[in-house]
Amino acid sequence: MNIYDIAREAGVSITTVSRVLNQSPNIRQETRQKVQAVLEKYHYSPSPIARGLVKRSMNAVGILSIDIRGIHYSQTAYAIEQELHRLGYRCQLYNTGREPEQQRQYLEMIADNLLDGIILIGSTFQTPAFEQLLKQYLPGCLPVLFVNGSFPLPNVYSILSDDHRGIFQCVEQFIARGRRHILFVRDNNTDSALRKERGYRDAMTSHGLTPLIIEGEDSINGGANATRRALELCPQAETIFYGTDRAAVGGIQALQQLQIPVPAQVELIGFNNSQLCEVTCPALSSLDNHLDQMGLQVAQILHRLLQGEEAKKISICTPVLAERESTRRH
Amino acid sequence: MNIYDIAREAGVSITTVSRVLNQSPNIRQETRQKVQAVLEKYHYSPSPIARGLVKRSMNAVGILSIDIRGIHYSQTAYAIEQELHRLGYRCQLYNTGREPEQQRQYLEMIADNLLDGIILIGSTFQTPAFEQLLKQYLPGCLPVLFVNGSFPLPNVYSILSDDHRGIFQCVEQFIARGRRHILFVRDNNTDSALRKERGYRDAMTSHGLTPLIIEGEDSINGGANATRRALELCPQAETIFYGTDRAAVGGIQALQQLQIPVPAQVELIGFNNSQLCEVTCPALSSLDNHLDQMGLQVAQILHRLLQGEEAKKISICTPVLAERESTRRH
DNA sequence: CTGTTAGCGCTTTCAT
DNA sequence: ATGAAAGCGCTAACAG
Repeated sequence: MNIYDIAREAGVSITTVSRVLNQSPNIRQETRQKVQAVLEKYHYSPSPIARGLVKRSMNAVGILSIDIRGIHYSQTAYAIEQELHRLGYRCQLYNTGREPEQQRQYLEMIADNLLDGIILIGSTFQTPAFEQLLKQYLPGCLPVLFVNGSFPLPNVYSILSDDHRGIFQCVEQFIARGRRHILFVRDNNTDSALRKERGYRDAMTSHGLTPLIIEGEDSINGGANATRRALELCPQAETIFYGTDRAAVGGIQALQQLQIPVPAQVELIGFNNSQLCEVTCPALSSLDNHLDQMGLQVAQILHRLLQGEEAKKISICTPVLAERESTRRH
Repeated sequence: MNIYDIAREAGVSITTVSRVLNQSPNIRQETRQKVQAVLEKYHYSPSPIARGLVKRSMNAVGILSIDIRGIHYSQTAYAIEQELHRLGYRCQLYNTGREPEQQRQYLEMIADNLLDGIILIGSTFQTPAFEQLLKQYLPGCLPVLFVNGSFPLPNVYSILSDDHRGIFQCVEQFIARGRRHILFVRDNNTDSALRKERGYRDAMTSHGLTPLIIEGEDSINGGANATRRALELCPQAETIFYGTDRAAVGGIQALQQLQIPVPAQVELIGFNNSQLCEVTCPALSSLDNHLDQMGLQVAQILHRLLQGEEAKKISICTPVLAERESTRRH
């Protein structure tokens, strides 16, 4: 069943059918209804492929993350899909992994002009290698929206969470509460991790306190190990910040094993305000970087760009403490 | 840059270019290399849309879940995407939500023939309403693969986890370990939840034990509340099974608050063997229903169907206990 | 307000 | 082994 069949059955030309399909205004009520009737009779819906061929667009956008199983990635992807669907786009999902070669393969596949735009989720993409791939594979000015990262390329737009400021302000909050022995467990070497670390460091030094940063990994075990080391280095620790919720979960487990009461003796603060925060016992306080809103925004910005409108190259939102039991002393 | 440009530059016809693009055998080495050179010179890759128009397929498959943020959904979706990508397909992601009207909207969008196949993740789709939608919207014989559910429709194929058997065998394991007071906290009213409950009930009665089933919800709070009720009803409880990891997490929290040692006094067992199991303290034992393998399989079966091969209408795998601290007594 | 016609970029007979 | 030409289903000038 194609547009010709409909046209024949309705006794009009295919152009007319196309017109009612696309809500063209220049059409007589009578004709429109006649066509509508046939359309509905056959539950006809036009081929997006044929339309795509002539419009040079499939209204499709690619969502890339290294691994959608990452809890905050899936949360962001969800928000993006919901909004993009509302706006009439289809979302393609790509889990690129961390390997440059695999990432290259994905970009090569994506470079075939099927997509109208691309959304990168996660600062893990912010590597020179990936920037190179982007330059190499992405046809001209296909818009790329980067959640939590940025590249100095003309077609790349960023939504950043101001991790530095978020941590800075939050550390200040705890200093105001009278804490002095505040530590920071940093995870990987992503750009985002560095910004967090600096936020912590700056807040501490600007209040005349000595920062203490412990190397860790973004994993439960990594967080647990780092926490144990932290307490050896600084047994008087009162408050520990972590670069991710996952690492903070490890922290809670480590403290529990050491029989150190949380939050009575040590308070913990994660980052991302993900589902994990409700899972731990006590529930984990965390810096909320508004993944839902970032997802929403990124979808809307992309939509605007695709409509030919302008958009800011960088949008920023500041994380805010979502407080739960792990920092609530009674 | 299109196939005509390449043809002109290489001094051949577009047919020839098409032939080297599609690895046709009937072509002279010399000609092929000449074309290859031009192809590479321009990093040309053919338009999948134009190809889709003539081939009547975009090599795209839709992945539907009610909400990708669900941890076991994202795990399954990940496995599916990885395998389908390897096989050369693109994956479209759809979060349909639970509302029938919203689900209808999604299916209406999907009904436009863009997809070669559809994968449903989660037994939550197994409702009469959704079956109706499938019948109504899905053009003829578009293959539908249903992970963890089934419909008696000619184009629907199922990958099921035999929840009944998994729970049955596991309950028997614990009976063999000497437990007598084994409870079951059931979550929603999905088909899957019912199968689990029956597995538990059958195992208990077949060993002359009295089943005790507590109503709960698939949420942390739901699991916690159900657990408190469970212990009121049966203070001697030794082992509690849950329909989902999420509910079991609530169980761990409730017991911790009640100061009941896990696993020393009460053992807990979740379902899905999801990431949540590592997050709790103690780590949660859980029935592993092999989401990765199910994802892999479902992708492969779909691929086979799309190649025109036959496939079993139902594939089944049995969950197996993944044991962690919450059931390891010392 | 409606129809004719020329593409969109590719695959695929059918000739040669 | 290669090419000419006819579509795939739709949109968009351009006429009328």
